[in-house]
Amino acid sequence: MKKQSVKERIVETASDLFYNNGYNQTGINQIIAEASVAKASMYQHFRSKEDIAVAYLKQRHINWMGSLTEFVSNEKNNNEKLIKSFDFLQTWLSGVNYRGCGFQNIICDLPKEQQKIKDQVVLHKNDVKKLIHSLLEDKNNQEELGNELLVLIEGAIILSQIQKSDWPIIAAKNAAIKLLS
Amino acid sequence: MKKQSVKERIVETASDLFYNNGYNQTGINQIIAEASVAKASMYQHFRSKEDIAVAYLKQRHINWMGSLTEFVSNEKNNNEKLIKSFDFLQTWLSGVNYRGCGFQNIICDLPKEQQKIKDQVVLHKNDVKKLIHSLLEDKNNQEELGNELLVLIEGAIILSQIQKSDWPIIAAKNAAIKLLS
Amino acid sequence: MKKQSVKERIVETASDLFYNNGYNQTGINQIIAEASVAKASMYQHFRSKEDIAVAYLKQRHINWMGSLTEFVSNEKNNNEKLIKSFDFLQTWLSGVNYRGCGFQNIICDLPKEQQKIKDQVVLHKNDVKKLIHSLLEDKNNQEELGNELLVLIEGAIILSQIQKSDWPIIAAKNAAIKLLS
Amino acid sequence: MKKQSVKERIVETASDLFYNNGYNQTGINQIIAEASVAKASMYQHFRSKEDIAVAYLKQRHINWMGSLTEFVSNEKNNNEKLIKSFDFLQTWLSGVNYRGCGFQNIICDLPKEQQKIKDQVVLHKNDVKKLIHSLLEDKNNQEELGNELLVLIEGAIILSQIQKSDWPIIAAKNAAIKLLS
DNA sequence: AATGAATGAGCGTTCATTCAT
DNA sequence: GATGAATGAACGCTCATTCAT
Repeated sequence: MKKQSVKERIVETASDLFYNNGYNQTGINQIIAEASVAKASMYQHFRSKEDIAVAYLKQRHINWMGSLTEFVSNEKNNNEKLIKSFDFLQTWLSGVNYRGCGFQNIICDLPKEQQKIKDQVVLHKNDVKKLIHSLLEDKNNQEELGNELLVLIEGAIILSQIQKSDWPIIAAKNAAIKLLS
Repeated sequence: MKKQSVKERIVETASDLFYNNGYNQTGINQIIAEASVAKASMYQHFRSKEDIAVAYLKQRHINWMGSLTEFVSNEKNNNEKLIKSFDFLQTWLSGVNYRGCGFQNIICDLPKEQQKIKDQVVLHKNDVKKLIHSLLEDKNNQEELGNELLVLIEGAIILSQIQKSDWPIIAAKNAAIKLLS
Repeated sequence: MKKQSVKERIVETASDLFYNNGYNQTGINQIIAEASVAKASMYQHFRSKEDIAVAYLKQRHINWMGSLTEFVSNEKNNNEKLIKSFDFLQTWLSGVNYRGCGFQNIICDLPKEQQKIKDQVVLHKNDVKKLIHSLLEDKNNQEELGNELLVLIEGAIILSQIQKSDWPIIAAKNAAIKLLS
Repeated sequence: MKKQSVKERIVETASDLFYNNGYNQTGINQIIAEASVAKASMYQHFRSKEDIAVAYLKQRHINWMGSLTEFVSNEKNNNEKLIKSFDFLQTWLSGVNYRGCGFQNIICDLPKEQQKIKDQVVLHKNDVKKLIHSLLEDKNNQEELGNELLVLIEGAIILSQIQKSDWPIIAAKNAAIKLLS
């Protein structure tokens, strides 16, 4: 049980709240209370709430990419890794009560100025794009097919969030299988 | 140019703000200022901000379904109507600077209580589902195929919003064509 | 079942709310809603909320004096009527969960201007004073003794309200018996 | 003249307003304006208006009990202390234009929820009860007599408030003398 | 490095009353 | 005689941020 730094405690607490309750629904006071950190201490580590969100998204990006990569790592070839990716979505999202994607969720209702957050979201989605495309490197319609799979992934996430069900993820997987064959 | 009622002015103003700036970013004060309505007058017509959002979503549902239906009405058969639907997305979303779906956006960061809003979102998406499925009535894999198209639609909307580009819509259309053939 | 006039409905509804929930806790909107009366109709019958309170207090005065008089009417002599008055307090207050005196309650937290309400309260208490004093007409220390009984009555009411118990009423009765003998 | 803390300024200002103008008549805005404190500063020290009232009542309890105790401290025996207590009421209440008891006044018209305030009122009255009963410790009818005196005290306070006169206090004193002899 | 106190601006909501028909 | 619509003012409270120590 390693002792966490103040900064780590803030990011961890904020991450939990931002993801599960929403960025706008989470106040600075709630974060510092749950993290047991003084307000001014928090502002010593982060210039603004937006900066905490950036740290949250950066960490989330690393974790999420790692989880996905690990989840599909046992598959023999790229095709199966791609299909297994939809199983990852199902396992992940059903485990968080279909709370959806932290990156999608945060840009849907954001103060006009906070560009740094938007940048993190695009960075994340671009890395997902790179990953999917890399798994299609031997196809001749790599670009087109990759984009289609990306749309399926994002659609599965948001629609399962709305419907609180995994049928959109199953549908996405089915479509992916057809498109990949 | 017919004179609008106060209620209409409120809904119209709020709709514009909720959609373009976000539900949490839009305050009651801004709505009444832009609609030129006294605060208490507003609360004569709506019991809460949430209720305004419900009115906004109900109107948006009608408008959106109508626009889509009209957009594809000239197509000869259902298959072409379905494919044309993705052109609708492209026309619509490029015209609003890829602001995405008002229904998706509002549930991503919502106060925990406001269930009435969530209900409207689900109602909307269920009607979209019915519409898409009805255009597949003669297929033997209607259910499965319909769900796949719905995922593509939602994915195209949210990903074009993140990327501020229409490539996800084009990809979704391509995928739809393949799945429908 | 006689049909009530609008005015009667308003006073009856307001009386219930003013007494049980408090004057400040009762809004105009609640009154008209529960009385099923339009707001402007209400203001046709009463110029202000204060005027409704005045009507409430006038009616309450009549009812309360009547109830007390009737309650003690079977007693043979004035002394016993006076002592029976404390039984009246006990029956009345235990039946309203020790909500206290509507006249006491309304002056404790009143907007500075509303003098008409204060006047009604004083009128009521003066009539109670007259009644008690009249029951002591044959005593030579009528004035002094009457005032003492009045203090006991008011104290029994307010203290039973605070303590939510009838021990103050019993104590007042005991004291009254001693003073009267 | 020691410089007061913000918290002290708030309680002092609120106490003055709550007592003299009434709890419902006193708004948060008035308190912070007269105390020259920012609204958010106030909410740093108190979670709600109710909590300010609790602080007000706690302080008032201490002050009032102290004043009474001191006022009667020169009397030789308990009997005289008890009788002198009614002189205290007269001195006190005539000095505040018969504004009555802050504890009585605040429960007469209180929002349904605010139980913490009611608790303070009962605490206060229970301590008064203990004090009066303690001054009767050598009587064999201590309990009964004490309760009677308490009713006289409360009645004197509320009736002098309604009548804006000290005759109820004098009457209460007379009755007390009789009962004690 | 760490902190509790303080802040201006804004939140969503309700008040008693008046107006136009 | 009756009404729904409209209103300015105030309500209690929370926001993200900064200051003084």
